[in-house]
Amino acid sequence: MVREVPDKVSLDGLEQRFDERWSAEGTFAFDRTRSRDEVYSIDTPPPTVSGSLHVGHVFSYTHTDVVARFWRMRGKEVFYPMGWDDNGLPTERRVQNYFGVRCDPSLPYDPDFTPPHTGTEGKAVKPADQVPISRRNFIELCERLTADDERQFEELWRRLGLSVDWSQTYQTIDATSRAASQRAFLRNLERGEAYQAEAPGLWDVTFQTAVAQAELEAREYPGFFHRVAFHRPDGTPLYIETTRPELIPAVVALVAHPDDERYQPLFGTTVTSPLFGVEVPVLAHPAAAMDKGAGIAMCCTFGDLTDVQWWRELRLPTRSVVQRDGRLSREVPEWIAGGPGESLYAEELAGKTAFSARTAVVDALRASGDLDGEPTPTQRMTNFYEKGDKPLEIVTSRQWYIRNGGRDWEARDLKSELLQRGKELDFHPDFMRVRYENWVNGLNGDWLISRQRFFGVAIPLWYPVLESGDVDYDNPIVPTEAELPVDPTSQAPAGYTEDQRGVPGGFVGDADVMDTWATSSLSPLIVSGWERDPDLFERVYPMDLRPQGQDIIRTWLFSSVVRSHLERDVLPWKNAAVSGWILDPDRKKMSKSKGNVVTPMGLLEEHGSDAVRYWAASARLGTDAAFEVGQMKIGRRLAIKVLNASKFALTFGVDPETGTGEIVLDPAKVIVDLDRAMLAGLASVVEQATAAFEAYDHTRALEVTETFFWTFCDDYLELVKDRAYGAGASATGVSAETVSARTALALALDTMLRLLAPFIPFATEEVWSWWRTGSVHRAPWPTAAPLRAAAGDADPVQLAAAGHALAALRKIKSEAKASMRTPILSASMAVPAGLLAGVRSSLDDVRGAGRVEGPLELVEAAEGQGNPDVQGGIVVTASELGEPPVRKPKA
RNA sequence: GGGCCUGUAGCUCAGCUGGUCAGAGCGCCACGCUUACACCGUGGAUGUCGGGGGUUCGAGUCCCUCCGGGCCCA
Repeated sequence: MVREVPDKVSLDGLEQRFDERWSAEGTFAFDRTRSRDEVYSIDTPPPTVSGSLHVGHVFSYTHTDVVARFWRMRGKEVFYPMGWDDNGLPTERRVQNYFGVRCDPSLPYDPDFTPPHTGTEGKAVKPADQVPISRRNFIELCERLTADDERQFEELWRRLGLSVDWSQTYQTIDATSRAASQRAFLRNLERGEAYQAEAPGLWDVTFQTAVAQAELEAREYPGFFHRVAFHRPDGTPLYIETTRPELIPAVVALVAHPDDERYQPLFGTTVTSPLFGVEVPVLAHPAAAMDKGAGIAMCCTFGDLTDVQWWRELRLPTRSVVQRDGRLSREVPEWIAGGPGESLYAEELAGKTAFSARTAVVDALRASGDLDGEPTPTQRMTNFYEKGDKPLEIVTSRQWYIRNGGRDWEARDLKSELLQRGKELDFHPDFMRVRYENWVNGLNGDWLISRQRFFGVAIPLWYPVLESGDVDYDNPIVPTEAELPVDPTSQAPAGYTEDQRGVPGGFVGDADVMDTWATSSLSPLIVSGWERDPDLFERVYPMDLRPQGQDIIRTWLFSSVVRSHLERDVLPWKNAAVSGWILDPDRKKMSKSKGNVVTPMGLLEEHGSDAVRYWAASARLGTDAAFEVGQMKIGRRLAIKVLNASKFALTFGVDPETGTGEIVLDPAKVIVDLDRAMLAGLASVVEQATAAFEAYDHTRALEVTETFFWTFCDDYLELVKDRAYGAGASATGVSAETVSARTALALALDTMLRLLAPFIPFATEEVWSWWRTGSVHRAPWPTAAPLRAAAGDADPVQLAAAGHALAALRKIKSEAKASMRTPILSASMAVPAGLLAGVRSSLDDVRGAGRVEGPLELVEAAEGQGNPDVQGGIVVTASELGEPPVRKPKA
């Protein structure tokens, strides 16, 4: 074993150098000849490309990489692909602005399309100026635009040192993903797990699309309580309170709690609505809140989800007035026509937004005397689409759903099955399972997957157009799996021609796309080569690990479990590792709007990748972490120390003539107690670090390793310095004690580099390259056995004892404000009984490191003498310092 | 309103099943250019473990309660 240690060590440039080498040598390439039990497969989160990566990404992706590197060294062949999530609204918006186009699925594909311009980033192109293009053209532009982002992302990940196999990448909008997504949907359909229904659902009026429960966000929204009189048959008023008086035309009942004595006499009677005079029943339902407002509520079709519940459970009629565009219907509804409110509706409400209609209704109520007092301001939690900024309306529409246990299904008890899957999944940390269970238990409907958007994976269906001209939604035309992916808006189904589109006897394509989660929920299947590469599939699926953020347990994690359970009747992975948030120093979640986001590449350039990784890796899974530059500096210090200490440890025994020398890794050569004690301590570190990693507790692995490493540098290295130098600087002709020290140093270094490799891959690889062959990242994870064999019966306490003794000698110099080089002419130390043997056995090393040139007397410390927390209780009772050596002029 | 997590030195955090658990690093103070490292080394100071109850021979560690932070769901 020959070494080539540079004269000057440095971290600079290691990232690029090793990224290139790892690529060239295929260090992280997946060996697909290995069988499933030899593989560790990871379902990496595909980052959204139409955005930028932030510190939080660096944080959580580092966690995954640390785990990946550990298992790779542990002997597993790691399947570690990377995906790009370029499917969804953010990309759609960017493509619109960048190319000045918009998607119009009714248009045919134009193979020669050239966008009007490119790169209007930053300033939005007015919708009127956007050129309409087909969905297929739109998707092509998306793929073109995101390719550039994907290159930048990959560059960052490479620089961070993610040990991804870069030949295994996918995009959530690429043909493979689209085909997989459509195939999975068709199979759901075939098994009765996907169905369409005409039902009231949450609707975003801005985006004009249905919204799923998982995409909801409740926000405080200002409004006013209006106290409004309904009228009993005898003319007496019955007051209700509402924040949405514009829905009075849509009222179908008044509802109070069954136990509410105030209203019990009225149950079963009817009242008439103000302004419109529509007769509605007064009904009882336990979902009514007795203590809120008047205690009796107006049930409209539909103001909120409670209205939907009442409507369904009390079997109320449907009187919708709010349309998909968020405006009241332009026609006077039949239940209002001919009544007292007809002209009010026709003149003041028809076609108005909910907001304008509200003003008009309130004015009218005030005029009619049905408004009691003035509206009082309130803040209430209102449902929003997470990407929208207007409150959601509830409208009735035909949508596609996938069963997810949120609604009863006669075929099977899906909710229980999915809860059971949650119990089978190993969550790290374990308490994250509760969030999964809470979500599953709280589901109130199946998974709405259709979206009235243009860009995304199309619902792969057509519908016959009957001779009457009506569309027969109940008998969709289904493509074969071989045809996938299809775009029903620009392709005709088999057996039809394009000119039959939309004509009686012909067909129409489903214009909707699927929710992005409908595709990303399949990521474990997509990356594993489901139905595309059966050979790969059987080697990697079900996968070992899903790393992800805690915010998307209800979406990505849950929906992935649903799909895998339905399609394969198995969990998609064995483990889920959930990372926490990055918080800024004010304990707030870091975000762009607060202006406290640091660019990841800037961080890596400033501190070095190992340093940033160290910071990230010091945070436990599931725990929020502070953005701490200080922690990165400590990481950098560790990386540099690894370089320097290694250089030092590898210098001993170098033949001054040739600059080379044999490095010995033969445990049998370790014969000195102190050396063996050090290896005994290291053996225990190996055991602890291994156990911690296996329990997905990488921070503990780092902590024990790092602690040992610093003690190794500060104490052991100092203690054995003189002995390791030996008589000369040659590998031959030295004492067995010198060989023992050199061998122990090499063994320890070899072990510690491996232990640290997952955390600081660049510095460790650099050192490895000085004296070993191959990559440290493909070296086997260390085991304790050989170290234990070398250590024999040595006790780590011997190293501690010698270290404490050295510290006690340093202390007298420090207190005398003398240089550490100052010789000690004589000294006397009181050593606690437990440490005495250890100090005695390493006395020569202690004397050398402490520069004790005269007698060093050891006596057993008396009871109570010394503080065990300070130098282990070792006290120097008497000492005489010499003159420090004359300073050598530095060359 | 319900659920989960969290509150330990100025800062960031360890403290696993209750008994050397009152710790580490940073920062701070003092000293030191020592043939690996000044992006360094050596030594030192620092806390009624959020508050209050309780269980126990004994509690950061278990229970109750209150207060403060974060997140999810109503």
